[in-house]
Amino acid sequence: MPPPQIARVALDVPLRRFFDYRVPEGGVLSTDDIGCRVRVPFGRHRKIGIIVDLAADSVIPLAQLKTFEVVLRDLPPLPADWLRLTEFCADYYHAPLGQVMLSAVPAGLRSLTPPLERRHRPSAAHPVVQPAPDLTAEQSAALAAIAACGDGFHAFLLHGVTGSGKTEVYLRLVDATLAAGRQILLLVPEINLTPQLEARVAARFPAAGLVSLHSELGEAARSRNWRAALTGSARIVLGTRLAVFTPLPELGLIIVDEEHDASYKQQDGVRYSARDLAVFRAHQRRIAIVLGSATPSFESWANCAGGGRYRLLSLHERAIDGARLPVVRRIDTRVDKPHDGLSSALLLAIEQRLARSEQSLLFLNRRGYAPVLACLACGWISRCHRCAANLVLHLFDRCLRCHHCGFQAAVPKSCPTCGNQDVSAFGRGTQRLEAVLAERFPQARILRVDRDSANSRRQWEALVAKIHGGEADILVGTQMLAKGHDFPRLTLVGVVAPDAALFAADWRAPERLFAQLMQVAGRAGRAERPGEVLIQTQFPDHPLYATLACHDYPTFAMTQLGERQRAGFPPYTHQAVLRAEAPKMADALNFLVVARASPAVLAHPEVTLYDPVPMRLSRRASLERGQLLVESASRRILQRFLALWVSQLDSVRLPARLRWHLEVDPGEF
DNA sequence: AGCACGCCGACT
DNA sequence: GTCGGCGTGCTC
Repeated sequence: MPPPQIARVALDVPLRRFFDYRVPEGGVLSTDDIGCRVRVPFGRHRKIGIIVDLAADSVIPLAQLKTFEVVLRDLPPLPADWLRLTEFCADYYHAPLGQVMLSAVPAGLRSLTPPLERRHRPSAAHPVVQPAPDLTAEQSAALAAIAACGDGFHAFLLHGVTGSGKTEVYLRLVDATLAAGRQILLLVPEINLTPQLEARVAARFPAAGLVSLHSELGEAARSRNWRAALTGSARIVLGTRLAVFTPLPELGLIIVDEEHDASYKQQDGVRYSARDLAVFRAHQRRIAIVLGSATPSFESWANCAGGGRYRLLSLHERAIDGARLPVVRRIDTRVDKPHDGLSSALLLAIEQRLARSEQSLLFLNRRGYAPVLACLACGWISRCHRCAANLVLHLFDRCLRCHHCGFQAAVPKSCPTCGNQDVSAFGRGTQRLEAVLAERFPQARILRVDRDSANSRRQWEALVAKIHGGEADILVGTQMLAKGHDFPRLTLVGVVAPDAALFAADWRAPERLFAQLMQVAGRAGRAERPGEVLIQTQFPDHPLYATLACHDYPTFAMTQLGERQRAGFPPYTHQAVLRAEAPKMADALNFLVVARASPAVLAHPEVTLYDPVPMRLSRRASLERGQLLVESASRRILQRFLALWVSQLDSVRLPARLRWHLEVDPGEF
């Protein structure tokens, strides 16, 4: 007599356990069903889960087990390596496995009422295969180095400045992988550039059934593309961080473009790093992974150091014929004092561009008109009631807006506390810079590009079309404009006010500033028109600007990594952060104090726990937030500690409306 | 996380 | 007298 069969099911609930179900009358389960979705009764509702195992018995008395309704076999079962990937993710980030698994599946495939998937109709029109351009010597060398490594797990860090042709290296690798009959996963940051790259890859490999996976895709399309990857009909998957979980039975290559980009890190729910999971995945599948960037993360850079896990490949020169790196000049604003934020040198440079019908880009990473409105008579400033932050003045729609919780209010005509008429705007954002430029250059066509002016994909594309069509002379933008778009007439980049990041409390700020400036500098100049970058700074001799001026990322990275090593910062130590939020700060901090006194802490003297402190943005959307930093020189020991700690925290009684979560490798980008 | 049950304040 | 607040406990 065969043993009674029980299906062990992962469900989307924040509980660190599976749920056992009996096989319905007359039903049969086989190991082939592991990885299948299953519909089960749960509480007073029904849910879609994933069968992770079969069992002969359960810790729950058999009579108490419910019976599952139906195994969904419309999809091939999720492969074993996919289950292992989600398991690794759950272990490493200490998240409930059921939540990881179900959140890795498109909503349409875990819905009780799935959306109608229409068949994908490839358009009969772009069958003209785009020919491959010739390779530069550096590109060939990089490809040869990768090819020489042969099969198996190999991680490469492809360091190449903007325009050095990283993409062409990717495409050649894709080509070789397709020829070997394997699938490719190509990850890109969450930016408006995905369609461009998608078009380029599709034009090059029209027969590869390229599919994309990103959050802007509708549910039905997402399910359809995911299904195509799982069944193998799609040979190339191009997507943002969520695509790292795409099941790819014949995966042969992973590429992570702009690997330093912060958008690879999931910021809520399960806080994973898609880049790090991609490396795990390549290791698991014993395949090659290529991480590409002009300004690699320090974690990756350090991984290339002697005997490290990654191999460094460099592209130093721009691949486009004759193109040179832009000239970077620092404007000492102690000498050339800016008026309304603009130094005379920058104004002159803009004038020259206007005279030559070339475009200028002014980079200011602060949207709005001014960061705060204040009353000079009584000292009132525009603060958000719900957050520990100021309300930003937006003049074009005359409102005060909180950039953290979305609160907005009309601009008061007079001071709300003393009635004084003289309330004034302090500081400068993109809107104000736009207004100043309009006054200074009345003949120029000025275009502002930030999250307010390019909120939707449609708005963004309209702005890009205007810029390409030469309908703009001066662009004012936040980092939105910094990323990867080629504007052939753009020859000047002005960096308006970057200094704050040099001395920010966040010790990772310099790294981000360097990457941002490198990226925005890459917008300037093309083959026949050399570019120029002007940086307005009070600290022209600061090493960050000095290394940037010679496009010398390696020196910058070496210096910064040296400092971090001496200070005992990541990547030379490993961190996790426990965060708690509650209506009252005392509750949030008290939970962290209790957590700090947990037995797991005593059992792990090699792990350092700092004091619970309010977060830098201590209140957001009416919730007070505190955090507790945990650190260890050993990743293994840290992980062992976290596993025990989290299991103990799970049984802590929580006061009303207190939420906590753990973040492993916090903000490591 | 949902969603029940369960015990104390302001309303028809 | 009830509607409803959220405290507590459970989900195979």
